[in-house]
Amino acid sequence: MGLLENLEKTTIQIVKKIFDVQLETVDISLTRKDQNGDYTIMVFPMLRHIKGNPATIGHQIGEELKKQSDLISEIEVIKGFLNITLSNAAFLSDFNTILANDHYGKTPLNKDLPGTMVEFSSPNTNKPLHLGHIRNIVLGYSTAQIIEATGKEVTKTQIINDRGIHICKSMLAWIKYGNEATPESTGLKGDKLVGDYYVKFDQEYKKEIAALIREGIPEEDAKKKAPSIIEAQEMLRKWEQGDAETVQLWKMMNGWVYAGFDTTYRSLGVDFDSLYYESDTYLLGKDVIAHGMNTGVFYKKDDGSVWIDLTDDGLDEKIVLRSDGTAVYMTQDIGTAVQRVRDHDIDSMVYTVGNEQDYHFKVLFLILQKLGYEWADNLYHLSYGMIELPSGKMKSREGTVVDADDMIQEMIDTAREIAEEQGKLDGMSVDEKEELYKMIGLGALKYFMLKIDPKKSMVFDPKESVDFQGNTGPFIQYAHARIQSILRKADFNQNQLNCAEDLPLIEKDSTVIKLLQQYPETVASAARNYSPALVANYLFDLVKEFNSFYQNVPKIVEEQNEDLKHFRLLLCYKTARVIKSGCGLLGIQVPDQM
RNA sequence: GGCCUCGUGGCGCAACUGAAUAGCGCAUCAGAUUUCGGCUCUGAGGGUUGGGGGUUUGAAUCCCUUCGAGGUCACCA
Repeated sequence: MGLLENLEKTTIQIVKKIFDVQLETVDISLTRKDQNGDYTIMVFPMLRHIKGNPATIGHQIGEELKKQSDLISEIEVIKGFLNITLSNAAFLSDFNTILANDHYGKTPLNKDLPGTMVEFSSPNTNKPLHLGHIRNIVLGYSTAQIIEATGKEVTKTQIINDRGIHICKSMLAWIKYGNEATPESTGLKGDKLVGDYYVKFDQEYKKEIAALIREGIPEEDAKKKAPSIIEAQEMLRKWEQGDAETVQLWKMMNGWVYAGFDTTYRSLGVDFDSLYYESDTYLLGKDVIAHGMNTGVFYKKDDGSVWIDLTDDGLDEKIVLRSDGTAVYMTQDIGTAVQRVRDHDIDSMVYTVGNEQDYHFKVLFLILQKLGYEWADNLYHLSYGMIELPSGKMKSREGTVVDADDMIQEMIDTAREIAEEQGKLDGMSVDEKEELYKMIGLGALKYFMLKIDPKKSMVFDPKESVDFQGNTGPFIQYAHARIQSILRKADFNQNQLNCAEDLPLIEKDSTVIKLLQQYPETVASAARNYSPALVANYLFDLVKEFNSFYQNVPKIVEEQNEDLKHFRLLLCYKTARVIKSGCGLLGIQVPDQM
């Protein structure tokens, strides 16, 4: 049992004894730095159950705590804050418990718990991934890792939007202007190649519209009558009828795109456990709608379209089936959700999708609840804001969209530039260096995106993100590398995982231990709140505290007191382990040397 | 117009369920160290948490109102 649990339990017992009141929980937090003490027990919340003066109550509890437990060396009560100072023995004993846990902060996979599914990325197959996808992917992947660390089995998935008019546009342009171009023949990444034809289509389409407008046709009509768009629609019809030639071309081009996406995913270091293709799911959901009609959740209008009335919930009416009986986006998402629960042993789902779809998911979740699925209460829309560069907004119309691969490459290049300027890696081989630049560049990118609350729109500044100072990925990676170097220098033997319990601690020692104690709770909290930012900011605090510790105890390696030296090395060791583990949850690699 | 989200020192961000004097990083300034204005450390300045009201022993956090930014209101996905 950890120190904090112990403290909470004891406090509850004491309150029961003195006041005959059964508390559910006790609010314990770190004591402010400018106050005496390590932990603070909040008395204010107890006032709801216990009548009296908060200071007096605090004193009564504090004195009794001190009497009962030899872990507490001092207490001090200020207003409703009971500050307690722990003894060195308490810290050291707890630190030993932390050390003994090899997978500290991670709950082993519990197969008895129902799993959860996290969806992210979910691209269209007509253009390459861009900067916005990176935020999506990094967020979704990290959230999946964090949930997994709490013992739940997580299935990472994406729904690939592989059908529709946009795909036909690329296909059509390829036929017309492609000259049999393939990724092999052009040397282009598959998704780029297909994306280029999508752009090409759009250019030609615009020319046609312009020509029609010159002939005096109104713009609205011109958009519908341009030969290109009519051809594209015709192609979509053929595809839906299963025309062999069209389907074959569609498969080939999508294959190129998938290969291209895989390359991007690999360089981001992410993977998926399951894939859903819209071409398989776009007809799903109609049976669910039919069932919902019977139970009165949906109703049919005169023209045959099916709707749900959500005005009682403060929303609008929403269509769920077209008048011709075909599925809309919502139908499909309903069907896919049901399908996923059938396919996997899960009781909850997380959708990583941009905040422009907030309304859609609100409606989707509400519909699923009304349909009576018990898992519908456990759905979460991990919504995130726009991302832009210091140079301004990304607009696909103006061609200012930042390509994901280009961005990744730029990060690696910047990392290389900075590292070479500092010239700290001179002993390494070329391959080792390249590996390191990749780690740093990607670490910078991911950390910068994850440390910020997803809801907020953000400006991504590549230069600021690779700074080795401040709240950045490289700063944290660097701390890890430095600790490894200390351990190497000291010839630290990690098999001796135990420290004596009667050492003289300085304040910095116990501060680091306190932060280490908080790690599991931070992970749990991050999972509850779907918030990688909590983990990121925790790591930054830990590293800052560690640095300060390291400055104040500069010569660990030369320490004469063998026990103390061993203890401080253990502190370094465990801190490094926690950094590595936390970075793992963020999908960030940490180097042993840099 | 309706609904949703956001608004915190010059800039970028924290504060999980309301709690002590609202934290941190950049940047700025001053010292220390360094044969480097560049690396590191210590410290300082900088805020009525957009404005106004309310609930509470206690509000950045909850409620109302107002201003500002963004998003969204398709038989598109």
